[in-house]
Amino acid sequence: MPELPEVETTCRGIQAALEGKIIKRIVIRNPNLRWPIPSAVSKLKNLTVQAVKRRAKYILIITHSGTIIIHLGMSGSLKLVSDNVRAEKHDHADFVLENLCIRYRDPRRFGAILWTVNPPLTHPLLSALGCEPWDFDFTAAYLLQRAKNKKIAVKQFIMDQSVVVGVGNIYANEALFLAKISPLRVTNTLELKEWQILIKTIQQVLKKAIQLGGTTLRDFKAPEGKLGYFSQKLLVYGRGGELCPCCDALLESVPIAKRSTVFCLQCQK
DNA sequence: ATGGTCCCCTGACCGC
DNA sequence: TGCGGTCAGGGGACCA
Repeated sequence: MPELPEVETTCRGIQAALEGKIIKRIVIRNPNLRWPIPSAVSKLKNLTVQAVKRRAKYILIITHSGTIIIHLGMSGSLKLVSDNVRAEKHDHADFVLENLCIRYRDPRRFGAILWTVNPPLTHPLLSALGCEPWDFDFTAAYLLQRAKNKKIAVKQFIMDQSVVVGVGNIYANEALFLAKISPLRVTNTLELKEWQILIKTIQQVLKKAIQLGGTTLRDFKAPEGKLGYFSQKLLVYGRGGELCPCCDALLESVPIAKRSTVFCLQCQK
């Protein structure tokens, strides 16, 4: 499912095709995503795209008259296709350009396509988001401060998008493993030094995933239609019961907040 | 305010 | 081969 690296990969993939170009029209085949696609979207015509940006897991297509906000949910993807390619099942929307369209596909329909004429970062979905993983203010001191009154598991904490954006379940598992911190640790027990390490491993795992083009999980495809291949590099996620890559212990698999969590009891304290 | 649970949806997978 | 059950998962909504 798309996490930040997949969204970043998608963003980069459509950027060149969109920036400075005109979206002639938007075809909506099925508006029933997580929220209904606003009817205003299908009425938009000839939008000049100024920029394509990412904020957290949202893709922002900024035009002269407003911003299209796209979230890929769990199974969403954007692909470049030539405009005569027939839409298949789950291809819910097309952003039609000259000779080309950007096709939104989302089998599970957890994603969203929204429209705002206000500055996009003031949108209710975006306004309360936390740091980007590479922000200067994403520091150990910041995490310590945010964590000091919290008693949830550290894994939940780093997946909280109001703390830091873009760390979904897969990368939370991976980053905690690399940091040698147990996902079960109660948030307010982590020390400054541990937050420092965790910041580094979060950045490391996300950066690597972006370089590799995003994790392939079931139905994820990069915009060009290529499969990402980070999944083969995952150290713990999806490997419950297998051997720890670092020691001879078996990897534990327990749910935390209903999310599958894999870790090594021996390596992660 | 904080934390816990539910739910949206479909495809993959598993056991019979 | 077919079928039913279970699971996964982002994140808003809702409740204690």
